Amino acid sequence: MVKRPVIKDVARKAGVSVPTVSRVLRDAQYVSDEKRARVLEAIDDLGFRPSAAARALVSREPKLIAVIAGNTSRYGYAETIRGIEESARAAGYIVSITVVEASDDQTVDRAIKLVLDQPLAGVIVLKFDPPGVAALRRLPPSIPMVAVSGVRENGVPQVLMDEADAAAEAVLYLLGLGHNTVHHVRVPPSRKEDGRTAGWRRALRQRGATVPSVIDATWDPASGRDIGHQLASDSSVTAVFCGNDEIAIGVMRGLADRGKTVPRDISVVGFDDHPLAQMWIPALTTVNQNFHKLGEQAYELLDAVMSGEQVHRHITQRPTLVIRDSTAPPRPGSKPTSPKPTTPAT
Amino acid sequence: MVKRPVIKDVARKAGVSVPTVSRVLRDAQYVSDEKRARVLEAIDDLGFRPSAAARALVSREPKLIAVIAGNTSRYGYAETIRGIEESARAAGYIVSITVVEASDDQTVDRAIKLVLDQPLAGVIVLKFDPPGVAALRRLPPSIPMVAVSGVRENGVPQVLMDEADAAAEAVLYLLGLGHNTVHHVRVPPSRKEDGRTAGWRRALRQRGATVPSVIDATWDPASGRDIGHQLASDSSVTAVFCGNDEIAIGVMRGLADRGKTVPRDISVVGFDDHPLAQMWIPALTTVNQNFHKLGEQAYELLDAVMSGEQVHRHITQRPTLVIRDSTAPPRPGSKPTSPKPTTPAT
DNA sequence: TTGAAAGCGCTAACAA
DNA sequence: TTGTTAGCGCTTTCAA
Repeated sequence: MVKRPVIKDVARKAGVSVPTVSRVLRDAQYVSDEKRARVLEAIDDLGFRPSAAARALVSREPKLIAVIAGNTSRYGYAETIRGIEESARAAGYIVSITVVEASDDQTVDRAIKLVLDQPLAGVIVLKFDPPGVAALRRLPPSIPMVAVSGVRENGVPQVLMDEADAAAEAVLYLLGLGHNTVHHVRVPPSRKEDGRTAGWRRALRQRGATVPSVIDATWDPASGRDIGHQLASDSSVTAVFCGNDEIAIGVMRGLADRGKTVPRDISVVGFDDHPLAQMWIPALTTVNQNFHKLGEQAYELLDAVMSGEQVHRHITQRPTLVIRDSTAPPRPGSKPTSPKPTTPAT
Repeated sequence: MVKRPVIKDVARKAGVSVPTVSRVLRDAQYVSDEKRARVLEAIDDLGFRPSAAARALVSREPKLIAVIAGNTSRYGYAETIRGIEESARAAGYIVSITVVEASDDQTVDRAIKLVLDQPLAGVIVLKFDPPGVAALRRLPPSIPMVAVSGVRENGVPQVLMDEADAAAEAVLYLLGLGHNTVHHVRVPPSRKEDGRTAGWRRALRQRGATVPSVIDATWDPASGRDIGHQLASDSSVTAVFCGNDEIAIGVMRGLADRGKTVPRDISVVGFDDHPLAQMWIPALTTVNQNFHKLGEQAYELLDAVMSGEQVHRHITQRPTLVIRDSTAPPRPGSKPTSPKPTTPAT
């Protein structure tokens, strides 16, 4: 490996002093055209690129924003990250992504150490899940930081998606259609109870409806399908509220596998408004969340924190219910709900 | 803003020299337990964190890998990035993501400048689209770099998904089912002709089938739906090969809107094997691409380049056709397309 | 308009 | 085991 040229090499080759090269680099004034030309030529010949590390050291602000998340490729995460990256790039920052795969101390600390070893301007933690929550706990408070989340929490400045309210709205809508209760399939929650589940429960209680036990799915749509299979054989199920659209689609598929028709036999509601939700047949009723905007807001908040403002602000976004074709009143013939008189179907 | 503490402050507070603090920081040997304890305490009191910039400068080993891409949140991109991040993190690197939104010089250069201003260990360019291709062109050759792509190209070490072959296989499969020709809806191509389109064309020619004109979609599934509407009214269409699964799903939806049944009336094939492809009704026949592995391989290749090996290697991955329920022989009643008076199979 | 000199915050080499 | 002395590659005074 050839040693890469440094500013001194350029200076020597161009026959000028090091500061002069530096001036050309930052296209400052006060350099004669002739010297500038010589320097530029030398830079070109040598293929010189200034050392970012040295520049960062010399009192220039770091231009790196780190995003820490439990996941990067699922719809909501990916879109939030896109929003962050877009805003950050416009402001001259680049963004790094670090995944925290689990919430045990070792995994979390290892990931965090990696991040902190970089020259950081700030950190955005996506705490939609347990690893995110754990990461937030272990980050040193000295560094500018904001959280993005579905549940309000004190401590850090935060951009909040008010999932609970929106979930409650969706459930109330279903109840209003005439369903006696609404079953709930949740995705891995950020803590004991996340916003979607909390909103679901609240709405049910508020109306005095039975609260069926929660059914757990993974992030994989296929797990929704399996759950759909089970639900199809439980005659007390007339409406299902799912933790996200991908799971909802899996559930609909599972229901169809067992001969159930959505929404005639069973209504299904998702969460997120995934781009494919409206392509599905029937188009999925869901809760639209503007993740992209969430990301933009997270950047804005971080920007405020980085400028040294004492921000205790919480930006809250309210997702909106989008009614499409996967929901309808229960079938006249369908059984009223009593806790569990399950007649095995088929 | 309070000045953040530096190593000198810690040394003073602990009553030791600067290098001793440095030793504790890098948990080296040769520090007495007593001094170590004092240093640790001072670090804690002051909330000291070593400057990553200074470390990078002196130890000369940047730990940042930059990914440059035209997009981050679409399925293939997001999964590839996930693969890269996972491998990189395991090796102690963190990865940054920079989106190049368009392929004009100004946009590309602005994004690239941002990236190069960081202390970089290497760069991975996702050149699935024109911005990616443009970015690759404008990156200085001095920096360790690999490309990830769907079309072979010389110059940079590259991880290749052999899309053309796989696309041809899918089209030949459709032809073998008895379709006279296969229409093609493509996603924004990486260049004049990308691998999927090239493979489609090749297969059609190889069998002497008519080559219909290409239909262009955007990345948005809704554009597929619009196209589905058009296709439904063209009686020569019996099979459609789509540039990706999201578009294929949109197309199926559009077809259904117009009363067409898949696969009875029209067969549809996608590309990627998106997690939702198999949830669809009918489950989508598609081409499985292991994007996550692609990302892992990209990191491995970059690692080799960073170690100074003169790599000219191209890693090639062959996607595989996954036959599901969205494809079938053409309907007996469907019109034959001129050049080939084929006997419709049943 | 230019160059000499002085660091940025840290690690590495060397003595003690 | 510890401290002193030199830088890393660049930008920033400050004089000339």
